[in-house]
Amino acid sequence: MENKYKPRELEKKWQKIWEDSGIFKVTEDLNRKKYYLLEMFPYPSGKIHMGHVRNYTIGDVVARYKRMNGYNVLHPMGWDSFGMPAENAAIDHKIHPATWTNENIAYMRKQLKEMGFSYDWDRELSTCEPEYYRWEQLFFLWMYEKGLAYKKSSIVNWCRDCKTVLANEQVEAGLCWRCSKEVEEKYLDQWFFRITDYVDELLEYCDKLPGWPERVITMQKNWIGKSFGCEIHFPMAEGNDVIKVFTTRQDTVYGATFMLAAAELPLVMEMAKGKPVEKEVREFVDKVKKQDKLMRTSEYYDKEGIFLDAYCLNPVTKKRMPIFAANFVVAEYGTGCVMAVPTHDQRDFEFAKKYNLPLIVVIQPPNKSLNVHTMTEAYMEEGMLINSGQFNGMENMKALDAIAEYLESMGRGKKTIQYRLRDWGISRQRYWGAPIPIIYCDKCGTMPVPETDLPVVLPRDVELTGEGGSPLGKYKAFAETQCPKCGSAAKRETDTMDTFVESSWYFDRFCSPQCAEKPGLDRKKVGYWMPVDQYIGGIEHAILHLLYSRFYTKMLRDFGVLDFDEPFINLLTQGMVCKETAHCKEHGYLFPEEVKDDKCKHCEAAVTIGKSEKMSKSLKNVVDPDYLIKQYGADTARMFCLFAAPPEKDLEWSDQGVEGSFRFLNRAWRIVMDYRDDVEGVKSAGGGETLEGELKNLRRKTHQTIRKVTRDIEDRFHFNTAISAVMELVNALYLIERPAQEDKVARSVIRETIETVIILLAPIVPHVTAELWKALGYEGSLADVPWPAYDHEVAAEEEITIVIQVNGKVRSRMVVPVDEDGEKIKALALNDEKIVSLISGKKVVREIYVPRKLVNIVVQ
RNA sequence: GCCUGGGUGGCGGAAUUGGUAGACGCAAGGGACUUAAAAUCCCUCGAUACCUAGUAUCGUGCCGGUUCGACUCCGGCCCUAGGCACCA
Repeated sequence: MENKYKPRELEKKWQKIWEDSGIFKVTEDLNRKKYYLLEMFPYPSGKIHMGHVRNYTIGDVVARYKRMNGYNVLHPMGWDSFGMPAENAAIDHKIHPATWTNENIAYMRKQLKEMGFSYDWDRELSTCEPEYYRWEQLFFLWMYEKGLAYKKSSIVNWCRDCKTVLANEQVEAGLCWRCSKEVEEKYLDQWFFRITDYVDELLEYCDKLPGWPERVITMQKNWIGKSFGCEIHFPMAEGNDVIKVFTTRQDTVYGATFMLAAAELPLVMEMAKGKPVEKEVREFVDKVKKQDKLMRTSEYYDKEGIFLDAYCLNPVTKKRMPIFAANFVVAEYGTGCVMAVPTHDQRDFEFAKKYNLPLIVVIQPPNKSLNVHTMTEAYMEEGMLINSGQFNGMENMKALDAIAEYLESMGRGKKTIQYRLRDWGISRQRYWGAPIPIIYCDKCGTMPVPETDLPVVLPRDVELTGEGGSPLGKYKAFAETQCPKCGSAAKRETDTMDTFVESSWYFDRFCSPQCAEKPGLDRKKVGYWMPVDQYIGGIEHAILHLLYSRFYTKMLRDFGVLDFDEPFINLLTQGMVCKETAHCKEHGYLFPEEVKDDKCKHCEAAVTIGKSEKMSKSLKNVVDPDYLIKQYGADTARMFCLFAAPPEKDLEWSDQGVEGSFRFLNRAWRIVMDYRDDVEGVKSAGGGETLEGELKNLRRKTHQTIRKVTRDIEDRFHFNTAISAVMELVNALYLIERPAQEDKVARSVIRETIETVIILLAPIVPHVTAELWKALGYEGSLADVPWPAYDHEVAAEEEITIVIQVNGKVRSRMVVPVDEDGEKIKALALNDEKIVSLISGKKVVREIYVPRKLVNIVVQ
């Protein structure tokens, strides 16, 4: 073996050894504790990026660490391979989505292998294969049967550029999450999953996920948006119709002086019909619908409304309330109608002032009196009810129940609960997705495809033009079929499923990836591995993917396929990988290689270095993993990703930092190779030796390092501090005087330290450590060497530094034996040379001794 | 506006339960080795002051509080990132 660290060569060598020996393949073993470690699988977009490298490195360290701790570790990888980019590539480059996808998969698989991740590649799955999505289609049929999948016409978010329907979650501030085009509205027949059937359980279990980050739980709770309130019925002034509203503020019902309806509601035009205002109302409604398109992007626009020339009655005051259509009322929330209480709701207040509507104060603040003529804003705080009939004098918060019950007793309302969460629209007018197994027959209606006819295979030779409409719809061989019941000509559903459906159960499939028996999940195997012990992925999936996966888990449980409630016990959301940007006035954002000496390579203009932002192709602040691997090797890339920041925080990329990591690996390599001959044939120190001086210190440091690294990984995944600790140990090793050849004891201590360094780094940098392990003469696989235990006694300090404070300020230090008596330490502190001069002439009021830490002398 | 995080040297970050602020790394400076350079190894490295060795004062976004003692706990404010947002 040559004495130089050559990462490329040795990494290839070890990757081949791991692949050939198949050491990362796992099977169920009831005698061992299982550990399922999962990283969010990637969309095969072309190449892996640094975000993947970071995510998968974190996961790999934990997987390898758990393995060394004796766990039977499941660590799979696969591909979320349906989705729009493949279809866009097909249109742009005339390449079939399947070809494009599979080429990407092949390249990215190669890249992941080059990173040395310990995946069981036998379990690899790709969601665009019929072997995968056929089970998804089966689940769909079951859902259809149970009413959990249903079809309804609805306004959907439509992106003109992507020509597709977007889920609410895919709309970000009114823009398409992918292409940032403004989202429009469109009516379409859509398939929905009734996630709202599980809304209470999804919310309730948020508090039963202690292993999830608090902020993810908060985001999920907000997304579900449960609010307790009251439905109130307002009879029309004429006729027998009733307007129902939802409110959380039924305590203010006596102050409701007018009614607001969302302009889009059909109700609005019905009320205005045949009246002189009809034309005006129609114009207003049309205007609001147009406004709506721009709505979420612009600043809040003015609160506007139009009187519908209709009245309803306040059920408690019996007063006539004019009804308005308004632009700021949300049609999809509650009933789309709102009782307006201008005195206690700011929006209603502004509206009332604009249209000169009556105000009645019903909540009296504790320290002032409200006057409807002088109020400048709504009073939204708590107070005492007034002008509220029998409820006068009650605290408004306490009246909520009483008023709800009163309304109920009148038959004018009832307590209800509202959610923000809506059902999950899964229809996509796209080609590259899992077909929905439904057939439409003129005679028999909507017919599920019989289970025996599954899978409904996505046909290959479909023409993709990029023109609107569904590509499958135009492909007759697919779209035209026979009714499974009556045999007459029928049409297939040509929409495909949202790709979030595939990612909602892939973690189950990894447990039995080849299972060809219905339902595609081997109960025994899934029962052994699931739930996932540790899930790792980006925060951007905090709502969508995680909520859908939780829903799917509960639903499959109720189908009898699974027997657990939640899929992911522990969740780690890693931060983004960021880097500063470089910008040239002339040429826009620049790649790092386009900048030389702070100048643009194209035009010599000075380059503006922008703040650090998430690496992205558009900002050109990316680092190519291929380049890193080629230049430094996978171990350096892994090491830097872990060392630069704790996993949950954003990682600030630094080329010099990468150099530093590379230097450390070289440094570790050199010291091991340097001592290689010295420690050959020597046994690692194992206690029993009598040591003193620097050898004793080294051995103590070694065991302290084991303790620190174990705790940092075990308790909190803080690999950065774990690496720091190993660096310190290596530094200590460098400072040791080289022992004489005949000093066997010294050599055994050094061997122990060297072995410790290698083992502790093994999960982090598996290639270089495997090579060094072999250099020490070991033949077995380092990945299966047991994680070391530290010796309490060896790790214990003999002497400790006690800080001496006067009035809380550090004034001196002293070194005492670790078990020194507290009284004696106090006495020593008072006699300390510096302390004596500081406290002379002053009165010692108090002495505080914190064992093993400090003495604080309080003087006056 | 509301809800979460976060704010510590020139930089990334340590400080695990209220007890030595700045571990480790990067950058910078110095030294050793070398014909020389690179690489490597060793040392210094928060600010200010001083007759610069040592010692003092200040210092964890800002203001106040609790405490013998606060990066850590409490109250108020500022900045910043993310999420939600006319949800009645």
